[in-house]
Amino acid sequence: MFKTDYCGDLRVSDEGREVTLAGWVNRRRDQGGLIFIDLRDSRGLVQVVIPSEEAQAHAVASEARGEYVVRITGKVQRRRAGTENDKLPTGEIEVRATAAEIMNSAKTPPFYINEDADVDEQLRLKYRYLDLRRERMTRNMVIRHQVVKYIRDFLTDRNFIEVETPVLANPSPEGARDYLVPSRNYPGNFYALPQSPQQFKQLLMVAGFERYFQIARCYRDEDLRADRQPEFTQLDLEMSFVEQDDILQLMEDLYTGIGAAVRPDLSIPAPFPRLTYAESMRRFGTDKPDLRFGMELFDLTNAVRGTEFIVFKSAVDSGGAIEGICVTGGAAFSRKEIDALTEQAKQLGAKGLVTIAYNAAPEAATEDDIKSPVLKHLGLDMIRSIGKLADAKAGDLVLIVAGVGGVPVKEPGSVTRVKPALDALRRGLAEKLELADPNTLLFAFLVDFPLFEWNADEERWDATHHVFTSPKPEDIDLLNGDDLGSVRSNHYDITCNGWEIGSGSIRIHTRELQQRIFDVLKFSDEDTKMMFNHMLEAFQYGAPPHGGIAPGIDRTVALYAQESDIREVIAFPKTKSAQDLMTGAPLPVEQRALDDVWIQLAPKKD
RNA sequence: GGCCCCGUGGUGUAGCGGUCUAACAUGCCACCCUGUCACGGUGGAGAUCGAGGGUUCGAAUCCCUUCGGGGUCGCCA
Repeated sequence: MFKTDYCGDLRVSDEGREVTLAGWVNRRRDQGGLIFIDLRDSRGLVQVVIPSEEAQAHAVASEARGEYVVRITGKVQRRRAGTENDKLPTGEIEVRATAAEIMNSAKTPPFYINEDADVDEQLRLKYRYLDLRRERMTRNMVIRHQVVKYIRDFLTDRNFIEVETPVLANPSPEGARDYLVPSRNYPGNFYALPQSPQQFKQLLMVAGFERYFQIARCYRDEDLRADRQPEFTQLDLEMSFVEQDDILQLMEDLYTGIGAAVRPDLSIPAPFPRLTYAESMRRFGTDKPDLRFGMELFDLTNAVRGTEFIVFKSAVDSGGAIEGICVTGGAAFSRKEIDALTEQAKQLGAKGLVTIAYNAAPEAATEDDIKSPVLKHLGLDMIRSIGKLADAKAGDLVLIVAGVGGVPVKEPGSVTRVKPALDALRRGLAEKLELADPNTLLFAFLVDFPLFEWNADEERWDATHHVFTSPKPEDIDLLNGDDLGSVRSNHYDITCNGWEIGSGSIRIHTRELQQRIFDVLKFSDEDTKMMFNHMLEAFQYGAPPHGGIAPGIDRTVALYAQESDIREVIAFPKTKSAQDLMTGAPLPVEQRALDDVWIQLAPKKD
């Protein structure tokens, strides 16, 4: 070893020891005859003092610059009275150098490593090895390690075993686009990188392992977001002989445990609230509600029935919906702010946004107390009753979105755009008004999801979660009917602060029921045979009842690290266009490599 | 794929039709300084304003195209 100690570990208890340190120059303060160097390594910072009396060390210190790799030998001493630095864990002591050596020089870095300044993300990704040297990123990677370590210990203590499953897996017909890997041995055939180890983990249950988990990499070739990368990590787990409650309780214990171990300063209310999918959609317009604040949706469809106001009337008459939210204190918004909200609503697919500002309590409001473009159209009485229904107080702003029925679902102004628009407005306003406590992780469970959802593009029913999710026993008879949308499933999500953290379900474990689901989904026999035959086969050999869940590790770590973007907790993430700016991947390959795997490139499209 | 935002010395920003031969902070270089800790002081180098085209007497500033990054909707069981 080139060093006897880590910079960040030294304390008063080391006083008098001779130590050799090696690390990076975080900052140099040259006072002429006396030079200070803040030396940084993976464990933190310590101040090294180099007086001119130590001629050799002083000469070296004069040459050193930021990010140079240096080795320093010296004695740990208490700092002079009055010069302690309480901002540093090592601030009571310093190392007085007796010898120094430059082990490597460094170019001036392309951005600051020793301060937490905003840097263009492109630059950070290109020089990710320097970005990771910054305190924030180092801290995030440490938190990530601690979270994963906690998970492994936690599950190990509960008799889970970790099993690896293939990365070269089988393509699947539904769900996200697969990343494909061409086969050299079988021309025209492909592996797919797994979107999740779903089938393997169920087969491990058939194998009798009873409790399995894996920190598993998953791949989906879809467009990216702040919380979506093309490759991401899941805590994949599966248990036999369990019911929904067993899984949810395990998750609650795990997530509160991680908090206590890694971020005891954060507030994690337990027990985690449970909402049905239907209730969450009704109150928040989304299946991943941020429960740290109110501003819940309310339904005006019946209340405004009979009005002649054309926007509401056409929504009511067409079987559409009219819903709104109430923004506490929003009556104070400027014209510009209101316009911005309206514009936002339109971009979210609303036909428009009806705004009503109440400068007095609704029941006592006169026309002078109301600021609304639709005051004349709706009349004071209607405005008052809307205000009461919204539970608006003096100073509040009510925002209303109307959507008509009977039009294609994704069309702007359709009834299906009402809830998504209000959900986005609600989230946007909460951020603007800082309604959500950043130091609270408010987890929740969402249950009773619908088993199927209508795919309007393909004009067929798709599995909401995946095809192995079991229907609720009391809804199995509905499989015979036409309204497959009302079949509820044993599918649950864990959410936190408006993020979906993980999905899971109690699975189907009999061949008969699984085949029936395939039939309902109108899978052809050939498809079923090729893609899922091994599952149907396996279920015939004593498959136990089983279920599981798969929380995203990246999102989990981001929550505990209080980062809003999972790229901040991934060592080497990709850009929104799935590129690695450091290595340049994806890259072209030689013709021979293509020939090996029987691939011929199509001409580029213009 | 749609919509929106961003792209100016190494870095972060300002400038938004002529006063820009581009400003500020920080970093960088040189010199001075023995108790600093975002040390301080003096001096200096450094960008033709993502790229291409156009409008104009004149463009970093306006328009078009294009590239790159980001956000969002679609998409993502």
